[in-house]
Amino acid sequence: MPTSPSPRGRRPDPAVDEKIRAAVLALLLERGLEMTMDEVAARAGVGRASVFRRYGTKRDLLLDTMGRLLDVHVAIPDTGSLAGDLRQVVADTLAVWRDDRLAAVSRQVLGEAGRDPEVADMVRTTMRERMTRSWVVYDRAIERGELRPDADLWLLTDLFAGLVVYRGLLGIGPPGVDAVVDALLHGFAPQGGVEQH
Amino acid sequence: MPTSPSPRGRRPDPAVDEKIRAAVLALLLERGLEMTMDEVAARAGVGRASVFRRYGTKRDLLLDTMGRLLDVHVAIPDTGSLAGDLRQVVADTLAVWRDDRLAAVSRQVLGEAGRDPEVADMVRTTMRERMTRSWVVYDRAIERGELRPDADLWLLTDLFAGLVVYRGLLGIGPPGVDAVVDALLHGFAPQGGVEQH
DNA sequence: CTCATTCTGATACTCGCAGTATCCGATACC
DNA sequence: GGTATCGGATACTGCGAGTATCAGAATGAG
Repeated sequence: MPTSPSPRGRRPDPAVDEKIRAAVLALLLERGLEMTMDEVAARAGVGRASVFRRYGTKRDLLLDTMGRLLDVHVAIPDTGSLAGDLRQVVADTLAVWRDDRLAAVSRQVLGEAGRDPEVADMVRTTMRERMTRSWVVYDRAIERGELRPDADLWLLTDLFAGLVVYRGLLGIGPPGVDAVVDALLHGFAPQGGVEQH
Repeated sequence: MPTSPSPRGRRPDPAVDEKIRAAVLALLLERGLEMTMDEVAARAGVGRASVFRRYGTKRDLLLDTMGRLLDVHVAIPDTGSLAGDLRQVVADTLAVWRDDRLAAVSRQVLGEAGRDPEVADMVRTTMRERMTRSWVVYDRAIERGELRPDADLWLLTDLFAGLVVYRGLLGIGPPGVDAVVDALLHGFAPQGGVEQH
């Protein structure tokens, strides 16, 4: 592709970019989504106009910041058994909600997702990317015969992601890791029980 | 307790109460939570002050309205088998998200729950009440031997409530009822498979 | 070097809306 | 009849997002 026509006047200062990002992130962790644009500018030690030149809207600013906050890479476990790996994955998912500040921010981000479809898209995409990254775990489990080959992996992942999100959002204490893993693997019917209909 | 001292002047007009409630509900379904107090008053054909006399705050008004909206009683199934009953319960939970307007409102209510702890409390309480009402189903299932007697029922209910909420909130298509029920009852491990560790 | 252009911080302005205050007429208790 | 509250209407206050403007600095074009 052709080099973009070289910009004429003064170039945007990358240091300002960074100062703004840092300020928003700090404010987000301290006080949640409720910040004014003036606070952001002040905290960044930057002119109000410089913020609006980069983000046309407060929504844009927060969308970008929330995106960066959610995009945390997670280690892929390999404990040798599906139960072990799942425990790890579930525990990782739960970890966010143990830290009070992170939990508060997560709640608010999910809250925004409820009112702003673009935020919902962002969250969904980020979550799904993170999830698919750990699907090696399920491939291995199927090879070992610990997981049904035809299992609906989206259903599996969404079941525990949903549980965690639901409880976190409504302020219900997090579930025990082992109980969740056991429920996901074996369900609530009695062991070996075959359902009559 | 003593009768409250009889109020002195003119009494609040119940008709006005009702007109306001109806107006908010209508606006809520039409356009979601984003309504102005002037719109509410205008739609109700009522003075602005009369709205503020009843609800000191927009938040109060919406909290009350959302509460009434969520407080829908649900039939308790009795199909003769746990799988059948569960299908019914899951389908009922899913039903809300099939109607576009209701889905939109639900998303926004959950969104508010993320940012306002009082809304979260209200939603949690309402949901839990509705859930416990259908626990007869599980009692019967345990008697029939279709459910582990020591099953964590909150985990069971929150798993599918969470799934539905999570997918609804992020705009992911709803899961199939049968797949959910099957996963809850038997899990994702191969049938009869015993986990090695 | 000079000029045009776009950045930067600062300040002032518009606009929408929640919440408050005030008026005047109506209604109800004492 | 006196007084307190409700009802509708309207004006005012306060806050914060977004816009406009300005003077000074930086940078590429010619």
